[in-house]
Amino acid sequence: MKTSTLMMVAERAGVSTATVARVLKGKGYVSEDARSRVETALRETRYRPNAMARGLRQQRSFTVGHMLTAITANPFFVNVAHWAEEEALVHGYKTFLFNHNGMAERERLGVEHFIERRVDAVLFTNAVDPANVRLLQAAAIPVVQLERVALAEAPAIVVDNRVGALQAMRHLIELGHHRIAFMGGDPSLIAPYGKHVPSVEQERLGAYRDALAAAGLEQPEGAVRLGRYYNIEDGGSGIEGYRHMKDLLALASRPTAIFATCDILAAGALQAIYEAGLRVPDDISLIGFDDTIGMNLTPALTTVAQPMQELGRAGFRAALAAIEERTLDAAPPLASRLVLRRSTAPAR
Amino acid sequence: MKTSTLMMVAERAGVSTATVARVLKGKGYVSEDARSRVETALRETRYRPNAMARGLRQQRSFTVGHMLTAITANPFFVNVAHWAEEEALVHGYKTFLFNHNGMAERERLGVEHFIERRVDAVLFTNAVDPANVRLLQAAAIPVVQLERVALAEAPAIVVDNRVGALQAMRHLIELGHHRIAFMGGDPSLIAPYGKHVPSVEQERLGAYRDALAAAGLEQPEGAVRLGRYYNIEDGGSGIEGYRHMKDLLALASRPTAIFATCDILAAGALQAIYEAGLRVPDDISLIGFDDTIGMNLTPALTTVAQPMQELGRAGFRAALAAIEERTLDAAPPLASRLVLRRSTAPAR
DNA sequence: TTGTAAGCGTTATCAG
DNA sequence: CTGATAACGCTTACAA
Repeated sequence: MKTSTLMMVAERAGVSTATVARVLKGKGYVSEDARSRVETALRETRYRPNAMARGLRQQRSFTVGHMLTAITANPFFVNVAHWAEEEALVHGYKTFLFNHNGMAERERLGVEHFIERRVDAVLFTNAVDPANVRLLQAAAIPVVQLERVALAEAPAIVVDNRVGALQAMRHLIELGHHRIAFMGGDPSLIAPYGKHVPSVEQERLGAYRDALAAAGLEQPEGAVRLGRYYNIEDGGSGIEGYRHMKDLLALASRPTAIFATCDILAAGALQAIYEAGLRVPDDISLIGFDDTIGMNLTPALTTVAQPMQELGRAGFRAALAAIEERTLDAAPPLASRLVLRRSTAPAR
Repeated sequence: MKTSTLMMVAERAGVSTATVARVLKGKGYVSEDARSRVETALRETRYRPNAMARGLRQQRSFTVGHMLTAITANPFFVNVAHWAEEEALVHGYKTFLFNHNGMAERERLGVEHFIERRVDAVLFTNAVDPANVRLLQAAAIPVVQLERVALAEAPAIVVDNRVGALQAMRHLIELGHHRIAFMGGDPSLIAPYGKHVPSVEQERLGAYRDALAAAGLEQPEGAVRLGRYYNIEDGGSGIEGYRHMKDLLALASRPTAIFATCDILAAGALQAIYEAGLRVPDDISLIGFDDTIGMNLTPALTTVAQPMQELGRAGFRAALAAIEERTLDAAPPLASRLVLRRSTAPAR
């Protein structure tokens, strides 16, 4: 049985479509008699409004597109997407996900899909190419960037990576660690666009250096390892962290603590340490970033949590504001924060 | 600048909408002259077809809904969804995700969303309530169940859990393990619907028992731990596996190998083992299931991989066949297979 | 080779 | 209080 139309409901109830529409929206005058007839007709036909017809008529789809970077490689994106969707649902919207896997052409394809579907706004949890963001703006579709900004001119909800990173470093320092290594994203590699804003990578690395300096500690030679967080193609394997850690372990004077600015990096580091027959946190302390797979690692990882829920929710709300043409005052960055688990201990 | 319409393009090119439509679809006769004028008009106006209008007219949305169980708790779902989407894209479709988190009412809500959006078909990567599947059937929307079947009357693409599980067990037995424990889903708990079909849990547990029997081995007392795989609410924490493992470690004669039928369970087990000061695989061998987070655990987990890519792809293809009213011969179950990594070693 | 026009299922305006 | 009716943007007979 195909889904029925407003017209069919109207006929069955012996009224016009306008009357059915009135009871559906609960506004406008309808006699008790008509109302009840319509209501039973609605039930009997199992009427479900046709979102395409409605969208066409109202010139909005009640859908927002959400462009993601690496849904299979890093759970971070799934989480942000999940919470954005949750918030969207509350407001009667649905989200449409699209994964670009770090490829600009792919992102372009997604953007065109979004335009064709006439989404009411688009969330980018990481745009790769600012040109794609502009494409949307040219089509008069509001855009909100989450976590990272690719196009400085477009609104964004970002995270204060510095607070959490500083907490992490202070924690390590308080535990008495003097030789602390860093592994993370290479600022020059990861943020080719939007150099104007301090990038996520700059914030994290900066916090590491500043905390060290504030404590009068040296940055151990060869202890800052920069690169990518993971390869999207291999499904987020941690191999990068594994390699960094191998090198770190081979250092003349081995670090006693590591600050890895991604849980996936930390996962690889953990494997290298284990292979070397060392124990975390007994021999080496380790802190991650994001709070994604950290809780499932061995030992459970102390990590800097990103506010994924707030990112998603605030992201959608910002999009909604834009859709409704309300101006939203630029929100301050959301805080990151240290989550203590079992991968850190006093230096020996 | 709002997106332009076919009408606007037609006017600009000095032709009718029908002609524009003809060049757009590349079929029907159009003079070279008209064609080139249309093409430039198309470019100049940055025309993008309106999917809602098209859908309304054609009575199909080129969208399929994909109902997921626990996108944030278990990467399995993300992967299946990803590949289904990938296949969909190839055929000009998009997928619409919806996460029910194990709650029937939530799933119901999602189904109604799908109906309103007039998706052309729905994939269930795990339906909770067969009634919701029926709702779609009543609306004449084709349905395909992936991995698990909640409604025996609806088509499904399933996995042969037995092959992989047997491989895993044989591997352990060949390594000389005699006391092998099992932790996994409770058949009575997890498949309240569709008892007619052998459930995933029955297959896995059955393979464990059969392999033991075939090798003339005993099922060690207290060594079969049944329950849930994880709690969706805590984001897939592995705590269940942790608890199982604690108990297993307290057994009078401790198992030398564990077959955990979910990587998340295995993650928790790994933590308990580590805490006890034991090493994997030196002291205890461990095999997981799914091949999701296994590669990121320490040590990298030997696990039975589910064919997530094929599940997603074949799932979409089955849906497409149903949409196009082609009858598809019931496909045989997809195979699971053992992936060797570093968590198994000879018994000592 | 091209144009006209009738829908698809809603919403919204405007008379009655 | 209620009912016609005109869009929304596209596809597709059918005419010309």
